[in-house]
Amino acid sequence: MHRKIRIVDIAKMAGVSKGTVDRVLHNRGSVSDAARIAIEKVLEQVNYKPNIHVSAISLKRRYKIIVTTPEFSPGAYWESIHNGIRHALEEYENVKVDYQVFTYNQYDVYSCRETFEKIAGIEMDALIIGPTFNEETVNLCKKLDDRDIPYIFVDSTIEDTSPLAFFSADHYVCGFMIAKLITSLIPAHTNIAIFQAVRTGDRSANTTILRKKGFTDYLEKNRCSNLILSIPFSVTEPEDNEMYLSHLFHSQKDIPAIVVLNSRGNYIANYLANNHIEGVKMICMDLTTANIEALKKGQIEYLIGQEPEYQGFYAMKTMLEYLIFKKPVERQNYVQLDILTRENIDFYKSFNNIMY
Amino acid sequence: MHRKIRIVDIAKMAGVSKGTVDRVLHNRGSVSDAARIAIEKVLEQVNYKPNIHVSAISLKRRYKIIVTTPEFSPGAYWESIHNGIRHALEEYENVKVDYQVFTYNQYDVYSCRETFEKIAGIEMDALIIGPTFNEETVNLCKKLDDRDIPYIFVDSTIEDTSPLAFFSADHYVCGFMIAKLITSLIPAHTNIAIFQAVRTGDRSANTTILRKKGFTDYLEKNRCSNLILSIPFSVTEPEDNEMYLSHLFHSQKDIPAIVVLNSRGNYIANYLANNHIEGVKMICMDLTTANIEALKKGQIEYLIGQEPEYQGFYAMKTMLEYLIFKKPVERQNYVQLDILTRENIDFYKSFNNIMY
DNA sequence: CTGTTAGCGCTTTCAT
DNA sequence: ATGAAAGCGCTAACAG
Repeated sequence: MHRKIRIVDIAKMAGVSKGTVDRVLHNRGSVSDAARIAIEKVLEQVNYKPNIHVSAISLKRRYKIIVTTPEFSPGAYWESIHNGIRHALEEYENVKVDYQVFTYNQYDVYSCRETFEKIAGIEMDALIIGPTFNEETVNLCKKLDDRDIPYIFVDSTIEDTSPLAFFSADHYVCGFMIAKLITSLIPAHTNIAIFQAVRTGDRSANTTILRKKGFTDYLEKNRCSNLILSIPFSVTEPEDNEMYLSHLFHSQKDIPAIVVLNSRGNYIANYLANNHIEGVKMICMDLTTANIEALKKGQIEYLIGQEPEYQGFYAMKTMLEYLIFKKPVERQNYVQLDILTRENIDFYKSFNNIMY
Repeated sequence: MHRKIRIVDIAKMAGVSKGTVDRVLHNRGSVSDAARIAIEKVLEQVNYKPNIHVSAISLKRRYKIIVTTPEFSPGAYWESIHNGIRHALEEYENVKVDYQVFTYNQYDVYSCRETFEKIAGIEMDALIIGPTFNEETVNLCKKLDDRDIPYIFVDSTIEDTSPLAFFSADHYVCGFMIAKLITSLIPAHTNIAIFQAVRTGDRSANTTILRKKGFTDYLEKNRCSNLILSIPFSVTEPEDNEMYLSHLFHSQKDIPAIVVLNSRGNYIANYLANNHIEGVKMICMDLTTANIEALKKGQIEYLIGQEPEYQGFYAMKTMLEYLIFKKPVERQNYVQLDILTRENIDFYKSFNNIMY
């Protein structure tokens, strides 16, 4: 193994100056065909890897990157994704990027439509999308494709689009695993109540649909005889929930186990606590501050984490490295499904807690 | 927030040249008290953070770092730790470090003693230690302390030493959690067999002792009535194990659940498979290749992971950043306890599988 | 003990 | 279209 190859080395081999090599490497034009071909030939032979440290300090260009996700409040799932994104920008503090965040109401398709239309008109180098509505996302992506603007999905991916990459859990497997966990905790014939968020003007979120499919498939495959009670759950009109919940617990002789397929498990946990309903086994999604609290109190048995900080971090990092170094990108990126209990939750690393 | 502060800025403020500031920052001596004090005063006021990219490309010094751990074979626990270490070195490819690995037999105290004595005589800048024997490690560390050589522990930490840092799971909590998981899988009065490795010339490994304590404490606290069968397990003399195992399964009416507190769970799983013993619930430690295989086959119910790549990676990274940038170090670093099932194992990220 | 300076490899600007 | 050269901030060698 000899010394690392540099731009000057390539320049010498191709009989040009390093300026020209740089222009070819970055597709910056103003290069004669002869020179370009000579350089490309050399590049095929040598395995040139730019020194990213040097690149980092010499970069002068600014990049404009837009991020769009559902709205979020402190401690919520989507906030973690944004934390991850910010940490990636901190790691590349030397790179000048203007980034702008557009959020929409994930329970209201009209809000999403409006936001995405605004975004479509903006000048930008790249986009990171947290999608929840299928059709709206497909429309946006079509426009981006036309303009050759690269985009990366976080949280989930959408069919009929061509993202540079996506960072997401496998939601089907997630539901499958939840089914296994909950059935291991309860007697064979216990009913299981599943909570799903309802939304304005659209079906359930794509993630929830996939999780539910995985869940029911597990039960079917394993010939589980548990009765499934599907309970709607309104984030926008919380007063409706009281009704559903009270109906649920009064119509049933035996207390059912509970699975919450979105990150609002703590709502249900609180209802149970306030109404002194005990002995319910709960499994919920996502390590929101409120869910973690409920887990520690023993109200929730298992929380399933899907590495939101990691998703955000790598979405932004991947995008930057693609823009700056044209680094090749892995398209499919499935994140871990972490199983958290009150025992191991304290060691779980979010970015708050030192990282990467 | 103004422009980032550089060495020249500090030099100007302190009324000296940047060479002198650099000498202070790196403790390289040849600085008058007056200059040093002036610079230190400025450093207190401004929050100087060196540009690591620039540092990385200008570094010329070589570092000699020694790593000592138990021996390991492909796919084993300790190999993952070494993988993490190597990845840290790759991240800092520009830094010239000579690193040398010394392994010892973790089941033989004499081997450890010999290795550590050899290491103690070597010239080096820093040491990373995977300890398993208490007394021997304490002895080694005393000598290192005398010579002002910094050391970091991985896998576990040892009392009465003063490491720069350690990266380890909380083994007590680990045992506690395993107890919770296994009892959730089995009827209330099922016996539980616990396997521990036996060693030559010493008690059990410190990690195993802690895990077992956590395990029994959980059962006690929760008034579990399961009978615990402690089974010795020999790595050096595998033929003994057959005997223990056959005795175990013939002396018991009901098939016990099984917990393996070291990373050799797959041995037991294979014994069960070979002898057509079915329906045993097993929980084992560590994501070795062999254990993962057994998990996927359904022979093992849960595997507990303790992020060995992460431990190795951060041990080396922390050491390098301490040596090069005098970056302040967090001493206690507890890693995650990951719960893996055959459902989520495929998404588990080791370094093989893209990382950091 | 201290200031000055070459050099790291890449990006970008400026003549030509 | 192309080469030359400045500049990024830090490290380490060197001269004084």
